[in-house]
Amino acid sequence: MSSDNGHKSYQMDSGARMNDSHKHKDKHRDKEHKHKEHKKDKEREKSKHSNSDHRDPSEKKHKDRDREREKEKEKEREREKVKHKDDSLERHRDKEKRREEKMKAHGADGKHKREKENGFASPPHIKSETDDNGYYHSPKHEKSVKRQYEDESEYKPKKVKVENEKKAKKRKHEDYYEEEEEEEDVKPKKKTKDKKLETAPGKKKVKKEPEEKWKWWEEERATDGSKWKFLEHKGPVFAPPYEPLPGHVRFYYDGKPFKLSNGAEEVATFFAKMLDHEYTTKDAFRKNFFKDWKKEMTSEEKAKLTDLNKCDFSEMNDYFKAQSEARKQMSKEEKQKIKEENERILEEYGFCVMDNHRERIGNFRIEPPGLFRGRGNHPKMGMLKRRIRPEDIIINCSKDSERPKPPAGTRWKEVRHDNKVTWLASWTENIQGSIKYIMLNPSSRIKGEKDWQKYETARRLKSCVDRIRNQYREDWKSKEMRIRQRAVALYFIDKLALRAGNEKEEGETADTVGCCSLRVEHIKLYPELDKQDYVVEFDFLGKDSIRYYNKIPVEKRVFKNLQLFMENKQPEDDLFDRLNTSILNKHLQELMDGLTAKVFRTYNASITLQQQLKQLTCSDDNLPAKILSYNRANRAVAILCNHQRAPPKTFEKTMQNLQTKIDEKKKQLSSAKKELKSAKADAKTLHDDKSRKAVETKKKAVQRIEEQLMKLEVQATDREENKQIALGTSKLNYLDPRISVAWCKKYDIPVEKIYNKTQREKFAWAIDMADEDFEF
DNA sequence: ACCCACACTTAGTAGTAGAACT
DNA sequence: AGTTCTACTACTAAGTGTGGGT
Repeated sequence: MSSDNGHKSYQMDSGARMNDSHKHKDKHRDKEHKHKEHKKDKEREKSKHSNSDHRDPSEKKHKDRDREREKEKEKEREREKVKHKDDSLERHRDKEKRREEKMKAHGADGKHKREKENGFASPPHIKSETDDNGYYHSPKHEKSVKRQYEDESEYKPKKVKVENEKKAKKRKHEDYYEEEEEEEDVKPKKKTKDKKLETAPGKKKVKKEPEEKWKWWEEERATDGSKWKFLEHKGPVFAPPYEPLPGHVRFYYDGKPFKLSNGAEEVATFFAKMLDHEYTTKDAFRKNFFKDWKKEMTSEEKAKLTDLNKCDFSEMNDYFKAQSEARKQMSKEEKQKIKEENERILEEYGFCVMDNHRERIGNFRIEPPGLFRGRGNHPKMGMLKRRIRPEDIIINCSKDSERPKPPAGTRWKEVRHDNKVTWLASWTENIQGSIKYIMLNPSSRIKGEKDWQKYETARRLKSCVDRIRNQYREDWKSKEMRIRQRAVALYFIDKLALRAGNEKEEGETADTVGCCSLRVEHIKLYPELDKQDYVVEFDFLGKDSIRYYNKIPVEKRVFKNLQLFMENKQPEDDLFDRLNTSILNKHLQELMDGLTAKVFRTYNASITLQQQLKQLTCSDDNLPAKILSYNRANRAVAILCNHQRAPPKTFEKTMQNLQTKIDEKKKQLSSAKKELKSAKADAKTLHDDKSRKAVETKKKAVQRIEEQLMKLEVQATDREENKQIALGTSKLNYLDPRISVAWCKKYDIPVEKIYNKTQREKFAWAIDMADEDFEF
């Protein structure tokens, strides 16, 4: 069962481990005591044994896809180049930046301008802290910080919103209209407009995106913990009901056709659709599937169908393939029709009205039933994910809104009005028992504010990261084991951008770890390796069962501490047995308001981007070269954060095609050059205008071709370097978009080159507010 | 101190719409 | 005009972190 995520060894280990897993915890406890008592002695001793290899040396044969192997190398190389440099640089610069940053925060960034633009001289009073500066604090604590802002003098009256709320009901969709015209001046006009709109008959729903987007970032944020005041929506879209198979498509049991009841047939089709996937051959998958399938069978079926291996779904599988083929072959008109229908649904269900604005919903369709496929070696793979009915759904909306109607003949599980949360609907999923939500799109105010806030927190970390680093270095020497562990873990989180590593329930999910949950088996210590001292080799499966493999030299103290932590432990014991994420986060909270482990990832990612951009961009480069630099900077971050992807299936081919094009271009270039030469010769002999002109033309042609060639080559490089690195995740979640926007502005690069449409929508706030001087 | 429920962010990928190519 | 290629988007799993209860 493992092949997908590679790592046989891991899986076996974990399997073996599972049985006595709980014991470990107890063991740990015992150990902890010991550790405490002996720690001093140990410190002395520890230096002796460095790597206590309890592990089977073969362990690291990862059968991972080559991706990983290649990746490792690449990663190592890159890391060396990028990361380490960064580290040192970073630290120096941080100090300076810290100062600068403060200043900046106070007004250099354009936010202020904006605010002014909308023309509100605001009443200085109230919450001065409201962020004019566009700076958010988490409601709880950040006030002090943010408060530094000078311009409390202007901000907008928030009441506007409030007052509009009532109208909102009526108006609902009209809100966006107004925005088109008015955009910046928010409030006053609204009223007038509203009126107009109201009188206007009927549907104004024209599908638009408001040309003028609402600039929520110029408005004040609620401070009372409420996420909205008004919320109205149409409820989710349910999965289409099951359509029984046509009579000629049969299921066979033990070689003979077998007519399945409707319920059993539906579940069978889920399996049939996946036949091509390797995981349908895995034991766990088959076992889980069969067990759940039986639950849907009638008693006769249950009695007869006793062996999954005798089940033949191939005819069903063929049928579905044919269907999808047919779908592809549909005529234009048919496709058009479907498209229109989808748009209609989107218009109707894809938006909600939240506080006077029509906002896009992220996922308004309920997840259809099917077979669960977790990532990596998931113990629950193959289980039936059941169909969600209206009776399972909790609706959240405001009291004064028109509540969504459940489909005819059904009812919601509950309708509540909780404005302390952002979701519109939720249900409990049956595989893990977790709650799923329907929430807004990233372009929405509610997501955007949070995102912005996240980066502000990371920027605050920037200003105290030196202090924190000094502190954890000190803590490496602590007398207390728990403090040392905390300090070493934090060092990893900071230096390597590891995730926090919450504990997980064993047997419920794939066996993956983060920093705090690392086990002894996940690291190896080398007092010396490849000429470097104190090297730690990490090898573990992280989120999504993506392998993290890295060898890095660490400081001697860290190394010694690790030896200490590993003493007397089994491979499957926790490395940091006296630490967990809540202890760590509690500590971080004391170091800085709002600081948690994940902030380090955000901070290190963003600061790395900023540095790399500075370092790699040449103002003389042409556009493609600059973009290559950007992508490289982005790549440095993706490598740091270990964002991988499976190499695209067509990768080789694509590269080949590109190469062909390059070769052609080269030929073209040389012949163009030849022509130029002869044209020059002609011009020399002839001395006439015509030949001179010809020379000019040829010259231009050569230039053009050179440029094209260059562009192709850059593209090829970029692609090659990106083979198994995913840039999207960091771009979307870790890199302060203002850094990118500032870079674009500085080098006069259209943002479209960096962000596609969706991304521009998500980062509208940053695009609007960052100027070229923005400094993270 | 721990546990659990909950809310929300972060993650990779399958499938497809539409661009690019022939 | 059909085919191929690619960039997106939709989807949903898998994390993080908080807070309340015991």
